[in-house]
Amino acid sequence: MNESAPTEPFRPADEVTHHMGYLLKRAQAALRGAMDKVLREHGLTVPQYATLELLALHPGMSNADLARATFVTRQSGNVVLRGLQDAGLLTRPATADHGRARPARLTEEGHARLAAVQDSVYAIEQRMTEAIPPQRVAALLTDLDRIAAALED
Amino acid sequence: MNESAPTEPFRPADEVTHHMGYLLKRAQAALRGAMDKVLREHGLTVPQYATLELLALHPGMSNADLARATFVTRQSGNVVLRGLQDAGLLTRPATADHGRARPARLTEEGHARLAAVQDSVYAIEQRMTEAIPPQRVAALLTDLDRIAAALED
DNA sequence: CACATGTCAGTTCGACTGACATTG
DNA sequence: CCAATGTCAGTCCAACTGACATGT
Repeated sequence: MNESAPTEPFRPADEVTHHMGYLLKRAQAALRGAMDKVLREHGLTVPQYATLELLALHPGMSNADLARATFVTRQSGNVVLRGLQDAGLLTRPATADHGRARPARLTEEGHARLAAVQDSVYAIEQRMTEAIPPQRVAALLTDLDRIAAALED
Repeated sequence: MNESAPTEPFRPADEVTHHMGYLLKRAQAALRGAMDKVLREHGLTVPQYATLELLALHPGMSNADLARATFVTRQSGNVVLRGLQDAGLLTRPATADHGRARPARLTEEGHARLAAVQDSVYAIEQRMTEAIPPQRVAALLTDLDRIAAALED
């Protein structure tokens, strides 16, 4: 703003900041920023980390599976998968034995890289959980789930 | 997954889907998708809409103000601002009379475009709010605010 | 000077649509 | 045939860092 002092940065009015959409965006932006900061020290992006985490828990997921789980298109998922493949963190068979799906699996290095960042990432999750009253954590998770469900056609 | 039937798509395990980070991402992705769908019919992106909304409430915000309010860098904010300027939805004086800040203001067309999409966007907000128990709405907003605060250094 | 701002330059990653081949 | 998948091609918006000029 032109007349507000630089030391007192501009704050949007309540009409903006009390909207669910705004708060969701703000929380997500903060989470993304915190994760970016931690992950970049290990040469990973957030989508890459998410993919590693999923593959560690579910070896053999296909590109389409991963895309759905990370809420992007197959095409976008493929970009992430290629990055990880080029970095040697996962492998996929050259040919599919069953359908067209080529199951992805973490390499030794993939597991190692994931293990190297997990503590830091879990610490972020911890900071979020500790920021809200313990008795409301479960309700919050439920509500977030319902919000997502309500918006997904 | 290779062995799961196509009609029963892959679902990540609870270890993934019960994490706050995952649910936050999912809810935000769903919101983004719903807004994209509505806004694209009017030729607007989500960051563009957010900027219009802020300017309608706070005429004269500078690029730096807007960037902070939308959680991006000045440089990214500038891209959005230029898009809107090129589309004739807002104006900025060629020269700053006070500092370097050039206050942005919506044009007639900017107000009109915003008005044209507001009903649809507010309907999305409505769907989110109605998806959760009324007595927990306030707590949810508070919790989201605390999460963001906890992650912002 | 310090600091906030605007802006240019360049890069990058990931998001999209469209199209097409392949497999079951 | 149809549905799901993988992938090529192209586009695009917006995110970043780095650098620098300018104005208070």
